[in-house]
Amino acid sequence: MVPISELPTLYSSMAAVSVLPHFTANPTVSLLEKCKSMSELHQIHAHMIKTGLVHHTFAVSRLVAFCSLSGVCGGLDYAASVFPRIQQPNCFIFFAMIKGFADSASSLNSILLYSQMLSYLDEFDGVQFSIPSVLKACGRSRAFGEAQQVHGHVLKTNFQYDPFVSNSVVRMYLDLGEVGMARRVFDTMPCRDVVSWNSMIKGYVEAGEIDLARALFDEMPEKDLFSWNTMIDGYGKCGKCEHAQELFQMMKHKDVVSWTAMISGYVLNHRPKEGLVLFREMLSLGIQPDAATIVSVLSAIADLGFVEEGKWVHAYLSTNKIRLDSGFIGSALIDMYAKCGYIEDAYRIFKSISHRRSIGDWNSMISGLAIHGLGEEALEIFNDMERYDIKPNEITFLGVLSACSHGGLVQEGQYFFSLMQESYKIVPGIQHYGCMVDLLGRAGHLQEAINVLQEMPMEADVLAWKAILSACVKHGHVAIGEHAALHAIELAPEDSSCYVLLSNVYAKAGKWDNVAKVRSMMRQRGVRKIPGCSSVLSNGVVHQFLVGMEMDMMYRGRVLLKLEEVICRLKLEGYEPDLTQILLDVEEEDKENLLRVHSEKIAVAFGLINMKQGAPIHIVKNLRFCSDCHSFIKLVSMVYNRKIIVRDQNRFHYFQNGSCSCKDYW
DNA sequence: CTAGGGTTAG
Repeated sequence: MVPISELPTLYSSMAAVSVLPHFTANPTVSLLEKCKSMSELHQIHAHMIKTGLVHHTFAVSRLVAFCSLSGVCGGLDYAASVFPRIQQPNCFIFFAMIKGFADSASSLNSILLYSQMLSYLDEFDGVQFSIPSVLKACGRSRAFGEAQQVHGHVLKTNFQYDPFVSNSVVRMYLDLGEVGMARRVFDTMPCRDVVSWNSMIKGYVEAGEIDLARALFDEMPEKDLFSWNTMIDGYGKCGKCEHAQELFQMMKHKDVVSWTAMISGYVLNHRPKEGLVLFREMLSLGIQPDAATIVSVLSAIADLGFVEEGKWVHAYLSTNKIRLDSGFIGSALIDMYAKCGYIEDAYRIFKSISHRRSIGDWNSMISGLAIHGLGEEALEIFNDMERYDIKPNEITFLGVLSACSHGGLVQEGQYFFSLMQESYKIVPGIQHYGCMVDLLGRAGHLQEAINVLQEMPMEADVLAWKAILSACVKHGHVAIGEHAALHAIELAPEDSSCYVLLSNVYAKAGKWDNVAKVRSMMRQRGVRKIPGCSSVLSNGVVHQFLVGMEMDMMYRGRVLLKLEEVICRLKLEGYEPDLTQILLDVEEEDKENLLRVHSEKIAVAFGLINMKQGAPIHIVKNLRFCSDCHSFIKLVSMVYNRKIIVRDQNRFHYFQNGSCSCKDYW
């Protein structure tokens, strides 16, 4: 291979062949298309230098494009070293470099190169291909000033009539967090199309403005006549009628992407039910969901634990020939079954895609086992990964650490935490430290947990402090608990669970005065406890039980009657209600009676009435279990001889014969 | 050759 340093000499001696005809270039260029690694590329490059093909603009543009855009390791650096030696770079070569940099860690280079290109090229034709990348670079590197300059340039050159360019301007302002600016561009852009609408919807979703997103979604037109007219006008003025034609084709109503953006918007904003409602509406209108839609839908189902819906979607996949190894379908399906409590089905899916598993499939499986408390099994899957030489990523380790945490595998957790850094060179993020704090705290190694928290290279977040706080509840440390609560409340004054945990710490230590203080503090600040809510699936229908909910009197009467019966029977078996838990409730006094009855107890009573003997009762709860309900359900599982499976905020609990799969370790 | 939607995370 010819060293790069010799290139300039070769250039001058080969100058005569710089006008090679196109057909000569083809064999080598087609070799470039098939090129898979840098070493193959070096050979092709050497060949091009030997034959003088490097002076062929088209050929060298393919070379640069391959290096900068294929994502091959070291490719961009190589492209950057070749680029300055190209005597007459055209707009395609500039484009390849600009896009390559925009997607890299050094996206500012993209902006620099763009300005160089403008002064280098004689005309603007072809420049527009690079603008989307520059705009992306501005957004990514949070370069607001540069962003406005490029935007200004777009307006001056009339590239705003190019839909790719204008849509990228919208996207850029959204990336910069400037939703208002994005909306202004959106409202005034002459070539607004379905992509513009979809970007804007996603922008609102990311800003947490889900209702504004929905408003826009509902407004989406058949065809945007205003845009159409302005666009004809614009393109007419520059005589580009064929562009106008092309655009007309693109101007359709809501497409599958719009629906997916909206559905995923609900899921991301923790409103999975509305996501599912929209999905059903989409189906009823005869619009075909694709893999991306299904992934979001599965995520909504997983959140809700609606396994029946999940099974339906699973069946839909096979009838519509959507492959389990396409995109994130496999991991979403595994995750859905796991989060619905069907870990065996999750494993079956995982097994069935053994030939082409993506990293996400492995990660979903490991995290799935983790929330079922199957720590050993999760670690076995991780071993398989290593055996098959599959490189775990940072999310894999979150799953592994969480598996250790839920399984009480302290030493293993510490081992994997260092393995991750030493063998896999993964720099632990705040969530990894959070896992370690949780792992150590839960196991009662409170001082070590605090050490991790204090020595981590970033500021501790609410979750880390809450992990300490829950450890203090579990192991009864008032002083540390107060300290942790102080930090947690400072970081998230609106988060009721911080106050509730603190109140828990006091209650456990019998400090009722302080419990009352926490309660009044919450009242003063207007922080309301999230009401407990449990759902049970029976005969394909989801029944929700909310503390203080309005239930049909008859219905409620029947369920509450059953609950009374259960409590009586359990008391004969030695059940004593844990009164410390009741004092946690900080709702208004007049609801006190309802509050005595936690939603999971009602759900159990309902299940005992409605589910056939022998059928397990599946319950999904929105909050963490309280210890009274936990011991209550353990007893029910024995006295009534029932399998009861409860998913709380963190994990699954399998109750059978008086004990729980979490071994009281949660 | 350029723009829009997607999973796994204490």
